[in-house]
Amino acid sequence: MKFDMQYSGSFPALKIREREPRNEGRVATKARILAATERLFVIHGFDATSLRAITTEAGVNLAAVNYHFGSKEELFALVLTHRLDSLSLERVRLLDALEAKGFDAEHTVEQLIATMFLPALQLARNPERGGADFLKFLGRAYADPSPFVRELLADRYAAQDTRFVQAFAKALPELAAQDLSMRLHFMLDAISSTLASEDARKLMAALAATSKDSVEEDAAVLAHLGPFLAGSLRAKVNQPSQQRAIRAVLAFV
Amino acid sequence: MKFDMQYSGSFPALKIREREPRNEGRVATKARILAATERLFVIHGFDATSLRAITTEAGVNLAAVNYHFGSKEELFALVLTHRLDSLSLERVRLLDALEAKGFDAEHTVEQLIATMFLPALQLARNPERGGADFLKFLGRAYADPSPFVRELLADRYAAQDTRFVQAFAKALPELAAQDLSMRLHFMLDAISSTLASEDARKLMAALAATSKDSVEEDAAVLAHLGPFLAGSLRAKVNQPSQQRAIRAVLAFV
DNA sequence: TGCAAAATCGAACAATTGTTTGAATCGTTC
DNA sequence: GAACGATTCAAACAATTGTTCGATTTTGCA
Repeated sequence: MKFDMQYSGSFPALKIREREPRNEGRVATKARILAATERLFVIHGFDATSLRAITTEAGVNLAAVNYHFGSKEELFALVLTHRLDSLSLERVRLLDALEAKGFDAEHTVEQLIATMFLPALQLARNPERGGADFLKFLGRAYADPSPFVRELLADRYAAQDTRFVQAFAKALPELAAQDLSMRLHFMLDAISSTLASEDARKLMAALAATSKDSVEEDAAVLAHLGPFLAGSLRAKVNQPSQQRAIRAVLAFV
Repeated sequence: MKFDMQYSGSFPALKIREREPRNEGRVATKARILAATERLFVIHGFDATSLRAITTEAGVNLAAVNYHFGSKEELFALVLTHRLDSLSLERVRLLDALEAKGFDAEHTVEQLIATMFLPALQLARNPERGGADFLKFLGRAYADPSPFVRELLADRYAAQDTRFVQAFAKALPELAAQDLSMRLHFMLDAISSTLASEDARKLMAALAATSKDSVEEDAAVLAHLGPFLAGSLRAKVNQPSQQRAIRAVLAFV
């Protein structure tokens, strides 16, 4: 009646338990539950995905979830960390590499933005590690209102965020910490809610479609995302002429 | 056993039904349900706010919601449209006024951004029409995952969005429609999820706190928001030197 | 004051949720 | 092939949800 929660392989080929699996069927049950959970989570989120919907989708008995994973929360924790740990590691690895090599002084901001986006774009192209729905998955995860999901993300990926904030602060020394914090907040929130929205992802797919190989695809997407996000981070506050224009609007209220 | 759904006043002083209300108590019941619903919606959203939580908070009987409002959805529709219609009207009114007067050619984008934000800032200052929690309410509404809430917002406020998109397109003729659409998506998503997040709102409150009167407060917030959002919308795509910097990152993957 | 409509109330409804149970089945090993 | 542990299964559990019912109380007008 005991089960282990360790799970670190890719979804179709599931990592083995303490003892070798007795047959195909048993591993298939866990794997099919995990895959079904991911599919339904992308569509409905944590709260609105019932265990009955999962087990029906997976074609297994209702009790299988509690037997194999303990609880609904433990199941979702596994699904979420499986995908997000992978992304997180890749992001930090890329940041390490770039800091070791040194940034392009003129375009540090663009390079940092690329560092944040590239790993997600890559996972979205690799069917083994997420596939086309990975960006959707990412958006769902960060937009999910359930306290359980929010705490999981905050607890597990806060350290990574700090590293990027520090890197941006270094690249934008003239920007007050308050303003940088606000702008990064905007940027990250925008990214996650955009990923969750259908039409915005279609837009990005359309951008990528004009390219030949995968490197060109990434370059194309970043060519559209990078400058406008960088433009947002770089903008100066309190330009007198802008102030005047804004006051003209204020006069109407 | 019949009830009407018409409701168009402010919350504490509730608009009257067909016939005059018989006493204070009856109006108080409806008003207290509406106020409690709004309070709990801001904290928990649509799905996670149960009728029992509402009626307990309001100090009324459970059956009162269905008696006075028909259903949970009709109740929330009333609460949402009450606040959002007010905001929507104010936004369009301001846009009309500005278009009639003519934009500042140099800073049309900043003025349009101010037009989108000002009404919300004002409602947040008026306790009768939303008060300090209005921005939170706004963020919750636009971040709510429930299909009911999403459809309500899409159905009711789509026309308004179109007007702003057209105004931005006119102000940014050199930007491809695809890119403008993506950037506005980012901007609007960022705004709503930022409003829903506690720390970002504190940040904006801190900005406003340095000012003397309410006009100065609005000007201060817009001085920080406007330029960076405008910078994001104005940025040019495909700068060759930026392209090179991004490719340097791509080399690491 | 009396009457009818309106409003409130406690209670129960049916549906859904995550979880648990105990028996049946499967697979492996002795 | 017997025995044992792991797994699957149908069924029920307790809790929560929105909604409805019938009786009771309150209210405004005659």
